[in-house]
This record gives sequence, C-alpha cells and structure tokens, in this order.
Amino acid sequence: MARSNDEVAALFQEYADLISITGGDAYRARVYEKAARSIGGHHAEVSTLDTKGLQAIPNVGKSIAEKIIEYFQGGSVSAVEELRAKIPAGVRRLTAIPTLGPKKACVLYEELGISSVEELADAIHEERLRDLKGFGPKTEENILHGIELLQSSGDRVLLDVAMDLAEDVVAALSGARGCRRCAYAGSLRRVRETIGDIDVLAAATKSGPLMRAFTELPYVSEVIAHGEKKTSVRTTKGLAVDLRVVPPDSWGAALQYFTGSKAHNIRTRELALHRKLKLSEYGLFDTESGDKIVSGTEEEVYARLGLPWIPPVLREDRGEIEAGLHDELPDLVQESDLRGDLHTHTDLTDGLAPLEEMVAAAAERGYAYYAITDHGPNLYMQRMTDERMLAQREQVRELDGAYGRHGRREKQDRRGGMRLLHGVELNIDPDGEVDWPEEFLDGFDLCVASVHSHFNQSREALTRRLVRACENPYVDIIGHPTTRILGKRPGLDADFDAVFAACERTGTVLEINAHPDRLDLGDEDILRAKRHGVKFAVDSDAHSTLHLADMRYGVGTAQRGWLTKDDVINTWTLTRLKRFLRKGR
DNA sequence: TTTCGGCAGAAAAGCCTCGGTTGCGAGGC
Repeated sequence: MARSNDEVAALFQEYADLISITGGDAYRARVYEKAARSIGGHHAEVSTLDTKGLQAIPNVGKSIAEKIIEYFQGGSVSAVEELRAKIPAGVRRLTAIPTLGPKKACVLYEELGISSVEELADAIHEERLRDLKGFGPKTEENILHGIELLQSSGDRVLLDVAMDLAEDVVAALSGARGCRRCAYAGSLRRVRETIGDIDVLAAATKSGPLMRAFTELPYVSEVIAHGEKKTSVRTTKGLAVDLRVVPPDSWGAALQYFTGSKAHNIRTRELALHRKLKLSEYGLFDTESGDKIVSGTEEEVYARLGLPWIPPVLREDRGEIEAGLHDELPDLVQESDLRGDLHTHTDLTDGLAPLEEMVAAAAERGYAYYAITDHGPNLYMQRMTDERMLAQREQVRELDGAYGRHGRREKQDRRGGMRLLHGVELNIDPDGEVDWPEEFLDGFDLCVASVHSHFNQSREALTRRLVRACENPYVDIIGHPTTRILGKRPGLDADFDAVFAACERTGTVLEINAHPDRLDLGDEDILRAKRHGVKFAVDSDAHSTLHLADMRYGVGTAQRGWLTKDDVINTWTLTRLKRFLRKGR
C-alpha cells in the first residue's frame, strides 16, 4: 500500500498550493513544497517517527513535525482544513492545467467565481475571460490546450500507483480463506505505462469469502457491483478495481484471457479456431465435442495453440504470435540482469540524499557499478560550479569500491566492492551544445545529456539539436530522450528516426528512464530505435534512495520494447561498458 | 518556516528564460 510518507507529502503539497492561491507568503509555500519533497523521498515511514525523528528529515522543523503528528493523531491538520474551507477543491484542480498556476487560478475564482475545470472551459467559450487583466487570447488558447491534455489522460493512473495498490490487494486476498491463487492481470501485468483499472484474478472453489474480503479492504470507498464471479469497487483515491474469482482448474485460461491485450487475444482465438478449438476465459475446448482440453496453466493453453508461453509484456499483437510460432521470441532482459545504474542524483543538486547514502543504497541492491550524474551548471537553478563538481569527484573516488553488497562500508579490503563512475547530466541547449568544453568533459567517466527546456522549437530545430548532442564525442547517453511527462507534457516533436540513426552512427546510447512519470523512451520508440541498431541504458534517474527501486518499471518498458540483455549496456560487465563508453573520444 | 549558532533572533529561502503582455506568472528537475 502507499506509504504514509506519500499521504503526508500530498497533504503538504496541497497546503503549499492553497497558500499560493490565497496569496499567502511565497516563501512559506516554498517551505511546505520542499518539506513535501523531502518527506516523499525519506526512507523511513513518517507514521512511525516521533517529533525528534521527524525533525531529522531535511526541511522539517518544529512546526511541520507538529503538523505531521497532528495528522496521524486526528486524521487532519487544522491549518490545512482552514484553508480548504476557504477555497473549493476545484480551484486547486485548476492549477493542474499546464500554464495555469496559483495566481491565475486565484483571479479566475475571485473575479468570475470559477471553481472547476468544466466551468473554466465554459467561461472561455463564452469569452468571459477577455476582460480580465493578464488574460489575453493566447492565454485562453493555452488553457484550452492544457485542458485537452488533462482530459486525454482521463482517469488513468501511473504504473507505480496502480502497482502499489494491486500488490496490496493481491497480498490481502492471498491470505483470505479458500484462496488457492491470486494475481493481478490486465494492462498492469503487461506493464503498460498508464493503467485505467486494475484486474485481479483469484482461484477458489467458493468465491463468497474472497468477495467479502475484497469489499472489506480498508481503502474501498464504493462497491460498484457485487456478484458471484465478479466484484467491482472504487478505492478512496478513485481507482477502479475488479476482482474475478474462477475455479482453480480454469486458472490458466482465465489469467490468459484477463491479461489481454484484446488484440493479442483475438489472435490466440483465431489460432484456436484453426485447430478446431475454442478458447475462452474458462478454458480451451474441442469445438465439436465441447470437451475441455486444458486450462490449468497459461503454459498449457499456449502449448496447445502451438506456441511457447508468451511473456505478458509482449502480448500486444506486435509480432509476438508470429515470433512464437517460429520459436523466435526474444530472450527478454530481466531486472536481475542489471549490473548498475547509470543516471542518478545526490543532494549536491536536486537529489534528496547525500552521496554516501545513495551509494550505500545502490550497493545494497547488489550492483557491480554505479554512476553519480548530478546536473551541470547550465541548469541554473542547481547552482553547479566546476569546483563543486570536482570536489564531488574526489568524494566519489574515495568511496569507489568501499561498499559491498550488504550496503555497508568495508573497513579494509576494497576488492569486490561496488565500483563508482563519476558522471554528469548535461543540459542540451537550444543549439545542441552542452555545459562544458571538451577538456572539462574529458574528466568524467560518463556523460548523460538531456533536454530540460525549450521544448517548443520547430521540428527541424529539435531534430538538429538532438543530433548535435549525439555527435558530441563526450555524450554517452541521451537522457529521457523525448522529455515527456505522462499525462502532463507530450514528447518533443522531433524526427526521432533521424535521431536514432544518429545514435547508431555515433555510438550514442538512448536512455530508458525508469521514473514512472517518464518511462522515456516508451515501448513504441524503443522498438523503432532497436531497428536502427541502437543500444540502451535502463536508468532510475533516482533523486532519492527510494527511487533506485523504480528500475522495475524501466525494465518492464524495455521488455515491452523487445529488448534483450545484450541491447542494454548496464547489464554488461564494467570492462565491456568502459570500453564502449570511450566512444569516439 | 527552517537553519544557524548560540539559547534570541536574523538571514535565507534555486535562478533564469519564456511568453504573453507592458510589469509578471509559470515552469524546469
């Protein structure tokens, strides 16, 4: 289930927004924002901490610690409630519209009484914003565009949110009386980047106890449908979860059916028809006699269709049936194949944890190597300087090999400890240039380069910009190549086939950024890039020790792009990786 | 509101660019 830290972080983020909307002190708003970020990234559950433990979290002092205690004791914070009472929830939702911040939301509410996204859209169409100071025709256009973007993501949630909930539901139901098997299916099992609703499947001879346990879960706010075979609920966060209970001997067919995708299932049913069989969620049947042939496991079902078991991540009708028939399914990269992480941050720039904590946490994951890649100076807000970067390099050299698999610092013998690479995340400027000249870049073991601003250049300019970055002999990896933020910002409008070709030509690696907000590159782009012969790096882009675990989502995305171990450079040995990174230098 | 350095209160809090309007809000990681 979601950690208490996420709840508290969301609460303080809301408080910060409300302070801004009500015209409160901007610095106070920032303080709560910072605290929210620190709490969200803190390793220990805040619900278990006392005042002293809470104040040990950076950016949390006496006042914020008291509010956290108040929250866990009474379920709410009076200061937050006071502001909530002043501002309708819809007004804050307005700030979710890109280009519309707290100041504009405040004007809209105070001048026109607008308190929902729908009312705002109506007001624009009725041209009621025209008389407001600070609102011109271009602003109207941007807001409408933002609303479109917001609504196109609909009620879908990010992968990690759905995964946390699904794993909790499965764990709870697995312990219920009579439950023989339980698993999540659907798009979540296929590791799609966003999830509409969660499908959970359970096997039991009697469904009653399971259905009851399901509806009684603490975060269920509404039971939409309640039957013998299927129950649908909505959680307090508005996410829909379906539970289907099937007889144990139908498990395989049901899991196959409810995992989908629809397109994949249409193909498997066609295959069945050719073999005079009928495939449904209840099993694989002989069409003429109606006898059930198999349905106990997915492997059996696929085998009777003449196919090997197909990993759920491939079940999109993107060639997996044909590949399966010819025994050419890829041997997909696994999370356990990863030997290291090549894009991570520390609190020297915008990360939350100090270098040594990040290194210790990475070592605990069993990595053989680990790259620290804080931001370069051109991302001005991070205030990086040559001196700070070089000082960090000394610290990195000091810690190189000092941490073993157990995540503790070795006293003497450093051989076999996790190796560290000192890297940087460079900023690709509008012309495709990066932060430092070649002489300085030469001192890094690894350079990631990413676009962080100027997203709206022309297609030609963006393409040229990315290609130039690839052509820089010191740029090893292009970080989050499309720079999309799921549900918030579309990817760059560049000719990515030209970029992929440049990557192949220059030996530049494309990142698969594992952060659930990004998952960038996405599966479709990975498939295209792979056809160009490009190599990939699956990176966490961790800004706290907790983010290191996001790697699973990056690996899932890589698998959806049909990648094998050999396609992903951070599965390679350090020797092979280093040789490769020397690139054209 | 936190942090710091000294036990009370001052200082600091990310900085720059863009875009839409003419002094400023929003956004980037």
